[in-house]
Amino acid sequence: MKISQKGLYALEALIFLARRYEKGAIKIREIAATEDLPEKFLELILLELKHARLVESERGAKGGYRLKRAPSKIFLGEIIRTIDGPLAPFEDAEGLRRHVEQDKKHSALFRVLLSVRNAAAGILDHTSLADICDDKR
Amino acid sequence: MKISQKGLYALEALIFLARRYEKGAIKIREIAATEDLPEKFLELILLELKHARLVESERGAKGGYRLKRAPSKIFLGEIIRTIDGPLAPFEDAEGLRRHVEQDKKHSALFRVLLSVRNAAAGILDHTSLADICDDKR
DNA sequence: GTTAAAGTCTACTAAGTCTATAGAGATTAT
DNA sequence: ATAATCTCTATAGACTTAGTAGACTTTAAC
Repeated sequence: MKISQKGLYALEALIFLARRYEKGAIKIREIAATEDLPEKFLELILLELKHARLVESERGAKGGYRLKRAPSKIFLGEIIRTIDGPLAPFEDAEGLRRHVEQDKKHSALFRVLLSVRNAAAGILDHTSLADICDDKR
Repeated sequence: MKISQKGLYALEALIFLARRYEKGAIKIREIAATEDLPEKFLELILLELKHARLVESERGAKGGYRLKRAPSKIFLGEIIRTIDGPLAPFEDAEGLRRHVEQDKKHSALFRVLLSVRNAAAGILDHTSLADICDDKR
């Protein structure tokens, strides 16, 4: 699992939208300017997040983006998987399980990698935008 | 954190050496043939592992590689860091800590990413080659 | 209905990374 | 000497990443 720059932008944009949840549609330009993200790049990211049903949009003047679900119902694991792929450190959970079963010589190795994946997923699939958008220290 | 194909090759080669620990120097060719790894690529990998002091070598005829320390003293975290870099899902532990302190808006996010890194490191820095070379199911 | 503002979508590009391969050189056993 | 083996640098093709460009579509407001 590796979070790319693009993935970080996605997380930052969604945190921003979470903080303005129920404040109506927010323009890409406003998100980009406030969070200091490259605007055209952010367009692509938000489009991907829309296709993954994490956000929804309104077109035309007065358009913009908002979260599709409450911040407490959107988990970091979903966001990262959408932009950067599986949370596993090698291949994905299914691939690791297959190696555990089929690669006799490295079964124990892949079991460890699977446990790393499970640890990451355990955290990221239980941490929601609501959990990190208040920023209480 | 992402384990590359190269990183997986390194792990497989070192597991092989762990299983033949105290059996003398093993030739690259033998490792490559037995584990089905590309030989010239494996050369580079073993050289990197040597520079990181995880293995040692003997040159010339009868030369080869062996682990520099007992299998129980070589941890997966060291191997992966050597070949693929930090275990953190973004930047490295120091970078994440810096963001937690300095990026007020995303402090909570980076704390979560740091906890993911710590979970991975907790597993990989406490699992040794000895732990996974026996392959008891 | 024209216009301006905003999201949608496809294409493109420059730079970097990944997965190797090639080959010359250095060292050692026989 | 010779052959076997590790050492090191260079190179290359395929892929990924980060970002830009521009044409198109939709909507609000006048």
